Amino acid sequence: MRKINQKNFRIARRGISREINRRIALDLVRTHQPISRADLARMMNMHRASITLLVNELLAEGVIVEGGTGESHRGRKPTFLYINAREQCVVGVDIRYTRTYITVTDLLGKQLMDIQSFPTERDPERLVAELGARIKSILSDHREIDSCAGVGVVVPGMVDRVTGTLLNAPTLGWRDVNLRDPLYAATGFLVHVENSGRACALAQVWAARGEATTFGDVVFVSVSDGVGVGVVVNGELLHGRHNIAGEFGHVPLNIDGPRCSCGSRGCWEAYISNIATLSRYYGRNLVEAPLASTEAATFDINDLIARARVGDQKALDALQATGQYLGLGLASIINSIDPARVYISGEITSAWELIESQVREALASRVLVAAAKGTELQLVPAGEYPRLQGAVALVTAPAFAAPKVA
Amino acid sequence: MRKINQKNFRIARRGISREINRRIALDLVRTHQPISRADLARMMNMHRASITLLVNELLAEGVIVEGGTGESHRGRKPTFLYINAREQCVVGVDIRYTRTYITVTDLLGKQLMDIQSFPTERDPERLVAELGARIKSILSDHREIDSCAGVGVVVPGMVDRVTGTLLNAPTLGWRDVNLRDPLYAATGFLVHVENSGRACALAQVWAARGEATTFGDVVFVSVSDGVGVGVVVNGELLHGRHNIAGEFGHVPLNIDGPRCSCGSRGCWEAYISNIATLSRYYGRNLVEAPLASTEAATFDINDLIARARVGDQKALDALQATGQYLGLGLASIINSIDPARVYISGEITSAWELIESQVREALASRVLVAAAKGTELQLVPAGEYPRLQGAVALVTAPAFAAPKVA
DNA sequence: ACTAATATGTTGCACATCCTAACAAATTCG
DNA sequence: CGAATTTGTTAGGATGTGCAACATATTAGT
Repeated sequence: MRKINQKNFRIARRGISREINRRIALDLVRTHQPISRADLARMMNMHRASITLLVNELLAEGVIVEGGTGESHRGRKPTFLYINAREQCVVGVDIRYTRTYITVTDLLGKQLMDIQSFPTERDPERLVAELGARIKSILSDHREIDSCAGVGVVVPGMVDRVTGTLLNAPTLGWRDVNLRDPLYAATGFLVHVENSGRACALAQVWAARGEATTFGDVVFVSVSDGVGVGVVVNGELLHGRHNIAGEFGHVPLNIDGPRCSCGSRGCWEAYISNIATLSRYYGRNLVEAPLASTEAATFDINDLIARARVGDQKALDALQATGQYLGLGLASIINSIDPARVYISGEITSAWELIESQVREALASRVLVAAAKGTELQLVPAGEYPRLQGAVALVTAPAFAAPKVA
Repeated sequence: MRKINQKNFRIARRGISREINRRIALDLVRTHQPISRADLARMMNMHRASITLLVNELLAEGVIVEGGTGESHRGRKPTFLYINAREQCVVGVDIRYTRTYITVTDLLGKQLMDIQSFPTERDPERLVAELGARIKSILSDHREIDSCAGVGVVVPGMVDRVTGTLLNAPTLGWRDVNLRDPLYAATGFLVHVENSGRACALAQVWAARGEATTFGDVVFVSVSDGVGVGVVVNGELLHGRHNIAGEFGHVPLNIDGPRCSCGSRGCWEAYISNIATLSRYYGRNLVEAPLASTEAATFDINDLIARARVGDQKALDALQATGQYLGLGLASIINSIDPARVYISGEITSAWELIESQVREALASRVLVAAAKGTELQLVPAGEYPRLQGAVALVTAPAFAAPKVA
């Protein structure tokens, strides 16, 4: 039961039925392709006649294409339909502290070439300039690509997605940097900017895997230098009034706990970020007293995990403590959002077998009802490039989204 | 941008346009009545012709009625339209630890008679029997009431709203009590059951005040023996996979903090509930070591507030500490949900002027961005009976909600 | 090889709704 | 008393779904 937003509603015009059914059909084709008109009609509980008209319109527009014919035991063979994903590409950009990554995919998110990366320029203007130049150069190197549907950019910070501005990225040290306009000026493509945690959540919801039909509220937790979280409720990303919705990284485990990079004390992030785990290993808070840069460059969270694996008890203890705090924070997410599934990414997921029991136990200890203890935790390995997937989803998803109505 | 739920979508049939526009029109009449067809047409950006047809249909169904004529400086005077709220009543029930309250309103939530209350029977079956009998008796005493649109019941606990079952209410000590079926059997009316915190949030969102058009995500926080929270996102109540969404009362301020009634440690509730405030005054945790019932009956939170007002420094300290912790928890709500507004109800709101600065200061200390420090906090006085309003909204709101589409 | 059965995809007409423009009704102002 | 103005209605066109009949393509059985 949804309240109608009286300041921003949309009347049902003549074409609204078509628009609704068109989106449903498109999303079904996307996730079930190859699929025939008859199958679509069955899934949508409509007559084949209506589907024919709808599909022929989509074919005429070039949004979908007909492929070969399928098999059937009796009767006429179905002709398959596919999303026309080849004619346009999508550029995904992931700006991180050390490096910036670029990928190019088709409209379904299928990677079209190797992922490029380069060191992140500290000056935002120079970075944007370099980014624009690289995108143009990549696309002109690949003449087979006709046109580009848009550029999705994810950043580790707060974003005003309406203006495409990065409001504040503590790790990068950037404030109020408009990314959209200069990138649009440089490339001529539509630019979408989003926080990386949120974009990751978006990508998981829109993934066209077999399980794509699994629905429900989901949360994405990314654990690295900071903790990024994206929340999807009713199939929609949560942004909030001030663009800080989903900042569970700064919900406290203990208001008197260790100093966090945000300036506060005892945030979840201060317990589970890679820096927090390293701090535990070193026995001092690296947020307050950072390592010398030479030392930091030679020993990171992956090294710590490697040591834990070869019997360094101190390293293992540090990791397992992180696992425990991870579970406690997840319990807060479950008690407040109660999602059907939580995705977890970050370096420590590679050490999951070392920390899983700690995570589960801590989670179970604070979750309100027994049933919620079993909330599905799904790891997202770094090799899937969840942030780049998110960047791409920013561009591809809108075409398949439910139309805004009422 | 909303993902279509492929397991539960709704195709646009012929009548969908009408249904959408009908709901919009009804909700506009509800919040703007009296209103003319011409005004409706302007608000909805539709032609008067279409509105006439739509309105005449609603008139024929008896959902709305025509009233007198309005004023205009020039031209034909408009004829006013109203929601036909008089022909059916709604029963709202609030089951609390000590007493159970019953109200009867019209379809717009206008109270039709005095609120009744009676001590809450400890045995759920007996309570439901008494409740059913009382509702029948009230309605038969008021012969002027034709029919009843339904009964809304709010309870301090977890609810499965699909089956109308109270899953677990710690304060009442009830588990797996089906309220809907026996109440339906006793009264013959439709019965809706919901958690009281959530229902309160619902009521605020659907309130037909002048500010009804203010939209955005809102959170309702009810502070009494426990802490109940309701979250509305995109105009829709958050329930979650296991019916525990919004349980911010059990998100910790300190995982090593005082024992909470839920069995865990350091929950927000363990810092700000009335029992927590009293515990602070008594200098011991009343959750672990309750007061003798005679003592508890003679000194409650209102007495503590009264003492604080007349200069009892210990009482004032206890209250202001609660204010501080209230603010810290609100910061977590803002950092995770980032609502446009937070409603606060409960006894301590009557001492707001004593604690406001503590609340605001603590909130500001942990909120991630400066702008969010100003998140609107709106007090809901007990005299507005927010829980009964919520119970009533369970019945009245669905008729005005956006139709499910796609 | 022919027919029956069956599944896919198409055509045409009925029905519902919005869209537009013209019209009727009611009121004010000069 | 007529022009201007606003409200509310009527009628026909445009665009969509709903349904039934039909054309098309394929398999199984005789």
